[in-house]
Amino acid sequence: MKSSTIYDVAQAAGVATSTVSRAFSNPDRVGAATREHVLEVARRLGYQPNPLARALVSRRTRTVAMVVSDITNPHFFELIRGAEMRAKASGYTLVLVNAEESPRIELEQIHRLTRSVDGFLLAASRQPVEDLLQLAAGHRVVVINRRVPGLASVVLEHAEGCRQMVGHLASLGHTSVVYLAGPRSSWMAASRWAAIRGAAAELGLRAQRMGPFAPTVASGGAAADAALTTGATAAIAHNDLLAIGVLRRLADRGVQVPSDVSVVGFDDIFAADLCTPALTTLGGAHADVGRAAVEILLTSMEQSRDQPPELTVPSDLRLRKSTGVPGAPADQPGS
Amino acid sequence: MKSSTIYDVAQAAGVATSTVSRAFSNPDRVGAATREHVLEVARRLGYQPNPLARALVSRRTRTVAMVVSDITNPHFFELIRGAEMRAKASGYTLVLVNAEESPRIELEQIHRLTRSVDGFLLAASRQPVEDLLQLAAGHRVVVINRRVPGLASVVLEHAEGCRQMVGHLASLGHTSVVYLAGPRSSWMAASRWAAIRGAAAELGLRAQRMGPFAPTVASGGAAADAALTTGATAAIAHNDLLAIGVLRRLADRGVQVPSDVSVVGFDDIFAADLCTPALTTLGGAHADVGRAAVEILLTSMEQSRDQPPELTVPSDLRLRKSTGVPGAPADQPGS
DNA sequence: CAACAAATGGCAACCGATTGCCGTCCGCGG
DNA sequence: CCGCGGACGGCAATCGGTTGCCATTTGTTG
Repeated sequence: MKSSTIYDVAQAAGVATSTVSRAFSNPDRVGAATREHVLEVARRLGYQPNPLARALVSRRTRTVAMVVSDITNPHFFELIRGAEMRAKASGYTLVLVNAEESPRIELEQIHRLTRSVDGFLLAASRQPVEDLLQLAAGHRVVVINRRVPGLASVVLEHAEGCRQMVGHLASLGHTSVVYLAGPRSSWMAASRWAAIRGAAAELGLRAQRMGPFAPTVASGGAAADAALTTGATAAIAHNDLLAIGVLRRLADRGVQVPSDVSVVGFDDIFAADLCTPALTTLGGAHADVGRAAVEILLTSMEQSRDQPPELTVPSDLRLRKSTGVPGAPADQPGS
Repeated sequence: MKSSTIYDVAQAAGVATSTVSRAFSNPDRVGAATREHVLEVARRLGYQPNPLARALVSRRTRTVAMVVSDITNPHFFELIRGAEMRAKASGYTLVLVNAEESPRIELEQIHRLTRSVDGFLLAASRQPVEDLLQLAAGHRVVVINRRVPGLASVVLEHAEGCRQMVGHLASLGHTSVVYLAGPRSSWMAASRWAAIRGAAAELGLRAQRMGPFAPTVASGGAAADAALTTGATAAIAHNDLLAIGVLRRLADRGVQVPSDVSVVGFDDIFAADLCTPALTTLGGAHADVGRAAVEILLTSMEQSRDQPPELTVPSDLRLRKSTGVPGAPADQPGS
């Protein structure tokens, strides 16, 4: 059952290997009759071109790598899903790499894969800017949910989203909000905090930042406690996982959400709509982000642009039950 | 910045390429002094072996493909995560393929990847047995959450789990259960129904099956309605997504869970603990399943066993709020 | 000290494609 | 009838390694 090669086909068809090769990858270069014949023989032999051999000389592997900072976070699934679909649609293969929140692992893996993929999707990269730039000098790179001057990137809109979020809280009567920050090396965390602080200043709210916290449910306990010490009536968690952890801790401590404290998150992960109370959060088409990132990578292989594209995918604030008027009486279930 | 090859190293070190090659892949074959020298030169030149070239001749790509029937299902995330970690630990790369619930796509993709990966992990494959066997004749394959005679497999224990589940319901006083089945081509669906029916018979319960339903939240509505028509007081959904959909629909229809109807699911996805009421479900270490599958694949490359291993990862029933005594007064929140 | 084996390094074929360049054959215009 | 250019097919080098086999050196043994 050894699979057949271009040589087998060439021999069986009575032509040279170059002709077989061209019949597949450069059809106009061979006569119509010959091409038909070769293709027919190839089909009969069940010939399947070997991607490795092809890649070795053509330097195109038709593979892209997606590096995520933490595969545990359900939010990335959407990203991955979108990327996988777009890649598959163009006959590309997606390899998945989990950086486990470690810049070192991230770098190591990228290094390891350079020769075997055509480009990298770096989702929520924890890499310092200079390292990213250096990386991009040697490889095709699209960063996701991070903006780096000079690099192609796709981010889910969040500046305007943060503004809306703070506006929403202000309109409910909150006067003091706390941002429960994500990891120190997270560009998103910095960017969100800037937007929140800006919006708060505009609207005359007090804004504080606590943290950093790991963007996990487990960290939510500490984050909730920190939030309470600030006296703020609204907590903006770095992401939904953290927010859900916060909700849990608040429930344990007997703090009512949203009457005592409002809580909002980011990402609108599947569970955000299911937890109690349902989480107000900034959602968006994450799959589109992944899709767009692959798209950019693929087109950048055809023609290299002068200006690397910076895409923004729209987001929207999804109001649910975890935000409300501060001090308002708790919902009576059934009322 | 063209990366250096084995030739560059050989020249710089004043040895033959074969020596360089062996210094890396067969260290005992060269003298210690030479090896050190070559390695030193290689390091200085930043030499990195080209995996493609290596794979072309060695026929080992150090890559495994994971094919999932539906990447949308969060349950697979854990599987993927475990697989990725185990693969990375051995210096292997994980490529991810979404079969989109289509056996055709599944087959197509496997075909496409045969030459570029060392083996396949088939998670919840929808492939007919004969196709799987044929596939396994040509490739290294481990099936996940499916048992196929003659194939290596890893499944999360569920027969005993179903028994416990039915036992749990029986002990609460239920006398009639309905299984809301998964896709027709799902081995799991068939296997679970068999276990449920068996356990029900043993315990003197009435068991019915409805469906098949797509294992998604969206299908939960239809599933819930179907369940209600049976008059059963307990519904066992094919997975948590379906169960969550069922809970939603029941809430919409004003049916109390668990007092009117108990609901249980499978997988214990993250959201299962967050929905209202929290879902009783059969959970387990899904990441271990993925890990084990890769493990089996990798060891099967070293020595091919006579008997393909069939692993079972333990599961456990996680009791939460969606199951209870039928007809018992609803929980008064706050009481 | 001769003879022989083990250790070590090099030569060159090979994995399975792609591709630049050349030769042949054909049709066509002059 | 000769010459020219385009279409088509083949030769062989190349991508970057691996590996079987041979040659040389070195150490060992009788």
